[in-house]
Amino acid sequence: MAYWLMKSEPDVFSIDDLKARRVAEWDGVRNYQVRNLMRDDMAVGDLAFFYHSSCEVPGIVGIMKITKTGLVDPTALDPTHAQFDPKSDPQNPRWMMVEVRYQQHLRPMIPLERLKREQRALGDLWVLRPGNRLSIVPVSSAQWHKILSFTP
DNA sequence: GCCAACGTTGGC
DNA sequence: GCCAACGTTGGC
Repeated sequence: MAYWLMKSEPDVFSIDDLKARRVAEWDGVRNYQVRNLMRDDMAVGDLAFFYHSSCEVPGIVGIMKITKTGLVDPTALDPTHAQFDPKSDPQNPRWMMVEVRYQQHLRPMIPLERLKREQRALGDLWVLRPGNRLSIVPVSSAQWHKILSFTP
């Protein structure tokens, strides 16, 4: 089983939105590295941190589980959708998504600032790499458990 | 709103 | 295949 960290802007889709809906499709990914991670490396049953980005206090706010993989992202094929990609062939869709299910909030949340402070203990955490802009990044088992130990 | 760090695009 | 211009991400 693998672990992940998945970013979302809370103004767009927050952990509270996910809790209210229980499951959600992680659509809108338009980055090939991230698509390849979802397509090739994610598996049903994997766990992921829900990370709030571009907000007042960025950081990890909860946990979700991957419940479906290999789904075609319909927003890429819908000309009326903001995320429409005219270059995606409906016969051979290039953008994929996964389905996630809410597991729990982490209270208190674990701010990015805390992760930075714990960098020595965490080692090479992808989300702390300078210039990292991938919206989904892998987390090692050791890092996952270390981060969980930061919250009661 | 600024800016650094990328990824993507398109002319050549 | 190079590379400049442009767009996006995301912390601050």
